[in-house]
Amino acid sequence: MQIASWNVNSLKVRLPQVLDWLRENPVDALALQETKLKDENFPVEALRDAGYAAVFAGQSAYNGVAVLSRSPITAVRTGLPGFDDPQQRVLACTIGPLRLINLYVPNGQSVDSDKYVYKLDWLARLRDYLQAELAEHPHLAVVGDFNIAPDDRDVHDPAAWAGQVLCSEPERKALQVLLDLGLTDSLRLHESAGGIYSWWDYRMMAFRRKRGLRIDLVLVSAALATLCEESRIDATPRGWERPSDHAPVIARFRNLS
DNA sequence: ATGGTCGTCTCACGA
Repeated sequence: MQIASWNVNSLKVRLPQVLDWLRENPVDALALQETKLKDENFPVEALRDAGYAAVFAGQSAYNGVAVLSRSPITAVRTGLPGFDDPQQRVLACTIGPLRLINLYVPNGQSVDSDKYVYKLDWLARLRDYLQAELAEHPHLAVVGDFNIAPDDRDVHDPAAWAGQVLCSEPERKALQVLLDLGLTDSLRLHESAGGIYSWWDYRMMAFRRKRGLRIDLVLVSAALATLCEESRIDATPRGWERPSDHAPVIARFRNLS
């Protein structure tokens, strides 16, 4: 089984690229973030024609998450329990033996912003949710745009980014609290090198200059980690015409149909 | 040089 996650920064704009990418990379499931679509505008038919069922939780202009799957999707839940938030950032579902949680973690804007306070509060609530989901689902993958670079290997210029949003200690500690529940950053199961990025700012030709961050992650439970054969980032679509600022991340599991 | 570029409900804001 192969799964992927991609912050598309508007599915309306990026739908042709998603369809092109799926033709080349026919993953079993694809989690999308920043769809920026109301549910009534979600391109259900185009994706069905491409062989994918879809579940989605969207809103106008901002946020929005979706999961596409070649096999049926069940047990769908949106949002964080006990947190009545209009921002659509969380979508959990079951696909065969896999429990998948798709996240668009708040960006936080800057460490002195009230959005940063919201981000850390949101991550604390997420911890409790993931703890409950892990207790119920041994084969759990938590994927998405975490808006946190786990460590300095994941940052093109750690000195410039030190203490900044996406790299600050409180954010990294909040991510570590999630990992301490029994989750593993799947890319690090197979790769210890730095310089592997999933996001490049649109400005200053950051992609061409290889100035990126790795903030899009596939976290896996212990049982899933033993089955994980591969975890990588496909930077190709970032080089396409009119790209998303994020690249898709992919993980493959054996003995998981 | 405190900018730069995207996408959106576009002359403002979020990323």
